[in-house]
Amino acid sequence: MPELPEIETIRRELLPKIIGRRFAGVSLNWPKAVRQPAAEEFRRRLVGQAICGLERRGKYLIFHLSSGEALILHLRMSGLLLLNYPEPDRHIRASFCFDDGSRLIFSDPRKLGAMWLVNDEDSVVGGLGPEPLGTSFTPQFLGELLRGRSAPIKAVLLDQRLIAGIGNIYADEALFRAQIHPQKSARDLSEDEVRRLYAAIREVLESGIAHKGATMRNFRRPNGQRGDAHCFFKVPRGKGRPCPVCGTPIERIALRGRGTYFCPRCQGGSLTAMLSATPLTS
DNA sequence: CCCGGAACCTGAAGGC
DNA sequence: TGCCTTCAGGTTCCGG
Repeated sequence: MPELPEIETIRRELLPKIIGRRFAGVSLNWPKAVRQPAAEEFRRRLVGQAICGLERRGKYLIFHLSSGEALILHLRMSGLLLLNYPEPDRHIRASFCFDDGSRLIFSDPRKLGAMWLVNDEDSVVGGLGPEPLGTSFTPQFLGELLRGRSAPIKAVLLDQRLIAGIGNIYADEALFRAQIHPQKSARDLSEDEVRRLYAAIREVLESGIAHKGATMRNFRRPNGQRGDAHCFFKVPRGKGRPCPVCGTPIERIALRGRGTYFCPRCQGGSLTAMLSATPLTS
């Protein structure tokens, strides 16, 4: 479930509580979540290490450890990190106890989340594109990225090798605000559309972080509280629900296998809209 | 290279 | 109530 704003929220709220703490115990209830090294070695090498930093890269969380190694987590669709959360949870896949008695839980109903313990973090996150809230992500960069790409603009936004951290919800939200059809070929965006999309991407991600992430489904902050970012979303995620701007029923399509919601009127460019806008006779 | 589809997993929600 | 289908905020692999 979590995208960049949700992961960043977790990072910000977790960092002050765990910085300097030392792993006292690690239990793995779903060893398949450990991608590298083997689960038992992962556990052994983690215990005793102190946390000296917590960083986010795209949708990955990177715990910098005293040995110089890095513990990397990806929550995928349903993962949660909960700190000292008292309620029972039948989806706990890993549990990290610290030297001060606090406990970090990795809960993940769908078992899709992944963990790595590596010396070289680039072996996991090295292939990611730039941070969309970083200084290297400029309107010019976005324009260059889209130039010559025939893929639908939404597919480009979701490609983590091109830009890191945008997921299905924030992609739909950015395209709605920029009034661009999700299936429009990236190379066909006008200069003005690129500028609007750039502004919309930063706006939705910054808003998401400011409101502590979106709890559409099961997202929780490390203290168990929900985020509020979804209250500020504009595209309804329901086919046929009215567009908040023009009242037209929202459409749903599958794009690269992902549920995609958009307003056929505000975001134009649908086949019917293009046909009806094209003079059929001369 | 591009794309669609399936796989990895479970649970919630909707239709009947 | 219960059964069945569809969908879910991600990533990766495989075949055409």
